[in-house]
Amino acid sequence: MTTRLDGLPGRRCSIAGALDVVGDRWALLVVREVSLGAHRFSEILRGTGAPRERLAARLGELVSAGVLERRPYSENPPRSDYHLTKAGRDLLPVLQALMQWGDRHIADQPPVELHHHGHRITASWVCDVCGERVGRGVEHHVPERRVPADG
Amino acid sequence: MTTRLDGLPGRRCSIAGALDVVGDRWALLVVREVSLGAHRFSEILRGTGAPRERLAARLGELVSAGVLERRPYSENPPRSDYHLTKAGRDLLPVLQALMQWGDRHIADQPPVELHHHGHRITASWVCDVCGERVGRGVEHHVPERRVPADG
DNA sequence: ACGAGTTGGTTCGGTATGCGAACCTTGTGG
DNA sequence: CCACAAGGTTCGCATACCGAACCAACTCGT
Repeated sequence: MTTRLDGLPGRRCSIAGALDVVGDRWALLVVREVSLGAHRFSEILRGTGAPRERLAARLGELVSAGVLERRPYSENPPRSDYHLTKAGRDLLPVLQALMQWGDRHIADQPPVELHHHGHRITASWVCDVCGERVGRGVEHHVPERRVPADG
Repeated sequence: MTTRLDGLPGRRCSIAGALDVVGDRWALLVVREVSLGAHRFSEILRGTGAPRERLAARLGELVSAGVLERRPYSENPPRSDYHLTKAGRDLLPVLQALMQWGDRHIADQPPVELHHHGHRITASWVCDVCGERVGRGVEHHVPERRVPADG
């Protein structure tokens, strides 16, 4: 399974591996749409604004990558819809992080909001080990490669 | 500032806005490299594996977008290095979320690790309001647009 | 002083990828 | 019988991307 990282340029890193799967123009928007309840091709098409052929190709790749699952719901005519797998659902924190960044640095009013328990989520990244908020005070540890000296 | 969201296809959304800025093949890898201490052009080049011309263009765009800051450190020859702005530092949670996803679904051993307080970070997204972990139980609330019915 | 090497890029030509528009197949409604 | 919708595929063009070469300014070795 580590083979996904082979063949990528640059530092060997699971960020690069993740971006290789979902780092293109449409993949994360597709995940957003499906997570919002858009399961049919035409709904995802409208929601993302992607070109039809691009979307068809990307849906196939996301299914191959195990992010989406394709479920036929009609034989004649052949029709399927798309659902998130476990891996797809695990992308929600990425979307939330991107959304929070976009809210802060791109838009002045967030057009899509995430809620639970009746209130809007404003979330932080918290370390499972010590319970502390992560963000500042993080040292990056690179096992067996040079870290360029800070100029 | 909300103008960044205009002109984008699909649902008006700060995720799309964020992806419009950092959603290409190299941007987030550049942020990763700079956050790891690679500030010079050639260091970022090595770390990302991007083609030179692509990298030059992307660095310029990230500077324009306010994610990076370019600091001249020599007049003759003209030389600059690159540093994260506040907005750039605010992308670290996105990188952490991507890394965690990549660790779980792409690589079997993470080649780059984030540490603080001497232990490896395995973090969760926690709601600031109620302190609960986010992921399941999230309702998506879309203010003034149709939510496609769940099939 | 002279050539090789480093840094931080730009230019060039070919290829891959993305794009909008048109088309296709199966089924439904009038 | 015709129009229309869903879920794509095919086509031709435009852009983006890529590796390699080039370049200007300086430094280092001799």
